[in-house]
Amino acid sequence: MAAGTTRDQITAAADRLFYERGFEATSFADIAAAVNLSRGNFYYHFKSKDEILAAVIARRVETTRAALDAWAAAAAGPADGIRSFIGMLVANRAKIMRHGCPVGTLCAELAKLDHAAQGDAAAIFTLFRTWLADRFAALGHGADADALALHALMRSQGIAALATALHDEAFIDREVEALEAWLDDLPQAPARP
Amino acid sequence: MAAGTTRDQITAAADRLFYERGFEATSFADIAAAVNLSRGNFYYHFKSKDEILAAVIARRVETTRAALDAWAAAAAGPADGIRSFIGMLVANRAKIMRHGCPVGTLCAELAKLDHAAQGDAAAIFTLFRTWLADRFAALGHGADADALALHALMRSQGIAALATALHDEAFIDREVEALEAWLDDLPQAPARP
DNA sequence: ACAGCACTAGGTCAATCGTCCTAATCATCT
DNA sequence: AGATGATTAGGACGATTGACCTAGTGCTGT
Repeated sequence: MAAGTTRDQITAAADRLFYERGFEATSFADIAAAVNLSRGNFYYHFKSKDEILAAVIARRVETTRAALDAWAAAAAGPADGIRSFIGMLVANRAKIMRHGCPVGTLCAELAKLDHAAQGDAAAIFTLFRTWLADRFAALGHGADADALALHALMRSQGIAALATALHDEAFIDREVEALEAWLDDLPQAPARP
Repeated sequence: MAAGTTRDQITAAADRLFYERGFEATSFADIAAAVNLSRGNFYYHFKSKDEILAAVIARRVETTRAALDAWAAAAAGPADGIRSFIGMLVANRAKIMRHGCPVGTLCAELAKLDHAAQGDAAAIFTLFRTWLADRFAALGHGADADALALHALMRSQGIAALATALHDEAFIDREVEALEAWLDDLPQAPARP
């Protein structure tokens, strides 16, 4: 129906279903139904389910990189970029309350399955981590930049996890506000020349 | 092998396996092997897998309540009790790095499965929430007690989630320290008489 | 018109899933 | 010893899983 090759359509559908239902709970039949394909010939495009997972992770890496680039381009400054990251929680709150954070829940599932791709999934976190750390460094927190990045990442994960369990929209708003306040109230460091 | 009725042994084994591998990924055969029972006669003790899940959740509610009572009894004051909660992250960090938080990951999985028991699982969070809120209230934060409780809960979830993905023990230590500092540096409110 | 290739439908395969049943075993009490 | 009820072993069930295969369809350039 949409544009893109069949392989891309399969990857996109699998991406959505892995997020909404989980990796193991999504079967070939589910993906096939989503793209109106017979389940049998998936092996022409992917020779195993793990290969579909790898394609989905690669797709998410790409999507994440694109989002980070767009935020960086649109941001008035480093702090504004970080605020775009935080804003993700508000923009996607409906989905987050139902299915959690796509990255966090996938990493958690793959960790339980002891899956070989768990490191690849965690690499998406690294994308956010270094991107955030760059911005904290630009704000003058060179020594703490990585720790601050992980702190922001950790709070976004906590907000998503608890929002999924509690189904509480006001909780998200309150904690997002607190996270923005934390960013604004960071002990000032000497700005870069 | 251990004490307790067969039903309790099954529940305990399922509890451990649901935590380590996940609910859906754990089969009757897995549980049967763990308690040295034939898989067939589970239906004498539980008439469905959902019933085992309900028993596991009830067991975790019980365990949680007992832990909270113990912490309350051992604590020198409200703040000391909250510190026991935070200490859980350090005490269980090895397991957390491999399987995440038992409550958070179960809630996330049940949310994706759209399982009827997701509310029951989330009730364990409520146990922590009200217990923490009581202590924040005793510290004089009557109006914000619930919000503070959720904030502490959210950070514990974020730490667990990211620790699972990153497998970084130093990260846990650093964030636990930051969480304790947050607790100590809370704006002082007038103490209760 | 024809050959060649990209792609698909539909079915088979063994394995495993949760569920269910029955015959045997165990412990306890009369 | 014999009867009774609780507990278990072991298998069978239909459905579904990921994996695999082959016979095709439809488009391409010649």
